[in-house]
Amino acid sequence: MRLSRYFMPTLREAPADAQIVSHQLMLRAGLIRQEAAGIYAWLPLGLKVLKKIEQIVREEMDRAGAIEVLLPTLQLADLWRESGRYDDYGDEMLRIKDRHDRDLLYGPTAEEVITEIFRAFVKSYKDLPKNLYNIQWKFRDERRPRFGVMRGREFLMKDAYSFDIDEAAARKSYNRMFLAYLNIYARLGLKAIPVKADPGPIGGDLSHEFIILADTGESEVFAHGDLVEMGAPGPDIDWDGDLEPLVTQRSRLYAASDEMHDAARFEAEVPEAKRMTARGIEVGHIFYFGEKYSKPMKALVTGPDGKDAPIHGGSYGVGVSRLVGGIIEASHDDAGIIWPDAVAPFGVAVVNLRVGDAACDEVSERAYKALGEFGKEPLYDDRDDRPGAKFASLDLVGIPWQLIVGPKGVAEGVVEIKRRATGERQTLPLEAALKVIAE
RNA sequence: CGGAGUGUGGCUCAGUCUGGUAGAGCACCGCGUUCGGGACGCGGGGGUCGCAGGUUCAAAUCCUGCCACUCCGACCA
Repeated sequence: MRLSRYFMPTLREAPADAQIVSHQLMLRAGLIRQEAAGIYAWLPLGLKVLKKIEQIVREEMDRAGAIEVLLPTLQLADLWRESGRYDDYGDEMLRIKDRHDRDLLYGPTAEEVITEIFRAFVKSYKDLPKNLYNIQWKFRDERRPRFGVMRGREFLMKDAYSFDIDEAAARKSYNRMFLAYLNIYARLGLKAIPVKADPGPIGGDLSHEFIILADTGESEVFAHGDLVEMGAPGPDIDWDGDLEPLVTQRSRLYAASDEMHDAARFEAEVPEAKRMTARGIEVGHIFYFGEKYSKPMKALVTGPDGKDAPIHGGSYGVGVSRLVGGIIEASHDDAGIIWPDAVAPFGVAVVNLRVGDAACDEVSERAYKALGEFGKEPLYDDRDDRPGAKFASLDLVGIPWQLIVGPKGVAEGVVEIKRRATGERQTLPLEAALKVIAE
């Protein structure tokens, strides 16, 4: 992409409305534009990042055996009356009437819809287990939206729903999601901690929140240090095998967010040297809810004994749009965003310091073309602007590499490459520089 | 929803107390000089001062109502 033809409206100063660093940087780097409280337009750069995160989430869901569907944003109120949640949900649910005066709502989540679909088609235990997921915009009319996309009213969420014959089978589905989530965050370049969450009225221990570490995060986490070092299990585990050891290896270690924290237990269970206190952001939540929806909505399957029974369900959410802010909170410096390679909107910026100079233009064009062929998604800064302005805006938007073409270097047959994350620079002949960036 | 605050060119803000010709910096347009970390000079364009009433000879400024947005609290991917 040629920057002169692109749409990347950066701001030198942060709008006064933005309080936290990710929100400020998202506005300054031209990722989003606020249209109303908690409602944002996604501009080209922001959309690219959002799509990349979405794709990583999708790939890891697929790998773990989940199947993608696309559910509507608008849902029928009658479905929610069946589950009993229509009246419970309160003012957070955006209620709408259509021209026939029918009650609709903009979905804040999709347990009812997915249960309705499931019960329409699945009748036998032989068709279980199933896990269906959906990456779709949700709306929750928060009393107080804030922090940019971290707590918007409209947000993109991946929500998966598992269906199993009994609790033991549901636990296996839960384990798959537990591990898939760790893989997602690892691929996004994040350190994530699964913490036990309030299981709610269902009880049991099958509810975890996933918190990514960021110094500016809003919640405090207390955890066993090994939990972070252990990291994600990786993609090559046997997804159909027994995942329980991998899960318990992690879930038995102490981890709690501030509201669930028990200082006495923390000190008793975790040796002093391993006690970790950090700040973080909740970016995922998984839980098992048994027959909560299948019973009232009559999502029944016939078991091996010939009797019908409600399926055991679980649901698994990832805040996709929130992750954009979360990644920035975890990865930025004074100059701007530092995108992990996996989600960067462009892989490399070709910085032509002297647009109009025949030699600089020629080398820049060559680099741009080659990097495109390597699949590095180059952004060619061909703006007729001063070097300082180019560096500042490219640092701000966080492109992982800069390949800098200046008149002095070109005269000597070299270019410079700079790594955004470390500031590390190398001066090399073009071919060698391309090789480094192409890895 | 309770409490606090803010609305003035695209952005950051001054001007409001004490009513009297709407301002600055950045951004934008033109010309020129510049050109390795957000340049400089000269010239220029752009604002129903959130909206609606009211007071007044005169309202960004005072009064009333409304709206929007932000922050603090209780809830949440």
